[in-house]
Amino acid sequence: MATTRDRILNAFEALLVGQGSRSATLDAVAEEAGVSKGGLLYHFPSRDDLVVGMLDRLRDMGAKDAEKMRSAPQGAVAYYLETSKHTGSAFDRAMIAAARISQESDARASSALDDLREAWFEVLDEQLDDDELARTVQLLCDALYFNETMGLAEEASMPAVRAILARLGALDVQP
Amino acid sequence: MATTRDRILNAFEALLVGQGSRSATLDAVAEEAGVSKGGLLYHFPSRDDLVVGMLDRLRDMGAKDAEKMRSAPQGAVAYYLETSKHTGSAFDRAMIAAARISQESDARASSALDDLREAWFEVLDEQLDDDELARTVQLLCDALYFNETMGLAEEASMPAVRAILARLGALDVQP
DNA sequence: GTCTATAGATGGATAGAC
DNA sequence: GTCTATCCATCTATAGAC
Repeated sequence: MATTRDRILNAFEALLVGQGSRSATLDAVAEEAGVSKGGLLYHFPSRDDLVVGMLDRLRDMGAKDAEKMRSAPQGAVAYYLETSKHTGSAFDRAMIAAARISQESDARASSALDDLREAWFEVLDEQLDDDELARTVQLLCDALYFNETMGLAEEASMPAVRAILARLGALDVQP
Repeated sequence: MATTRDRILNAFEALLVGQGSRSATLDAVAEEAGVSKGGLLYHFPSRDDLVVGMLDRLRDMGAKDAEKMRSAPQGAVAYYLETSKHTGSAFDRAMIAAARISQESDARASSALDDLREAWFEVLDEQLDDDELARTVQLLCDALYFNETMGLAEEASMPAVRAILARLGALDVQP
């Protein structure tokens, strides 16, 4: 069983992702986490502390993911493409939650996401050794990711992207 | 001078884009529009009516934009790529504002954005006559657009996308 | 059409019991 | 560490004057 602290952050993220920041109130988070508002505020003295706690966890997960991508047997491009599919993993949820917060002009959230993208780009560029192509792969995966995040209907996109990346030879790389 | 109604919607959109839905309160919208809260509520009896009014205006602008794209002298792909740059136009603002609302599980906003994308895709597919390529162009432009929307630092992306689209021959099309 | 005043509900946060 | 009770600010919405 996760710690209360983690269950609270999970609840905060889930509400941010599912309903947006407006609905992620202390009351709602407490209820989702199965704790009282007082209990929540013991762990996170203010709503802003929830944001900080969430971004800290995201940075941890991000560092681990970049390492996993670097040594993925199928190559970084294929790994990145696969993990652009929205799996509902804890990491996914934390990224989207951070995106929600960053849209409220929160510099800490924007910078956490920027650093994540930078780390991924470095791995792509290492393996592709083609700056333009690395950026394009990242953009395509961003788009797949964000479209899904926004609930847009784009089932045909993934096969199209795979086909185009094959035309460009981007799927041939090895770690 | 714009009508009061339009100034109110402009203010609502500006707050959604700049600060997020949480900050787009009736008080804040009224102040930004230079009208009292009572005055605002005369035109839009509830906050939800602001959303509906905003989406109506977006649909109008969207229909006009798809037509402009279809007959653009530089071709639909180049037009679409150029207008993916965030210009701060009224249309831009309305799209991003709708994206903010759609993230709160608002089916009306999601559907308005979906319809817009569908209309653009049709034009791209007409001119490219390559389904995969049309989807890819759209995804790349989405990514450029959304990255900018989210305040991510990606100045190098546009030239990279242009270069890759040139490799694919996607920039050669004519209306 | 626009304003002020105010009601009623909800949000963030504190105090203190257990 | 977790809970209940409560305070105060803010938010949506209404009423009614001009």
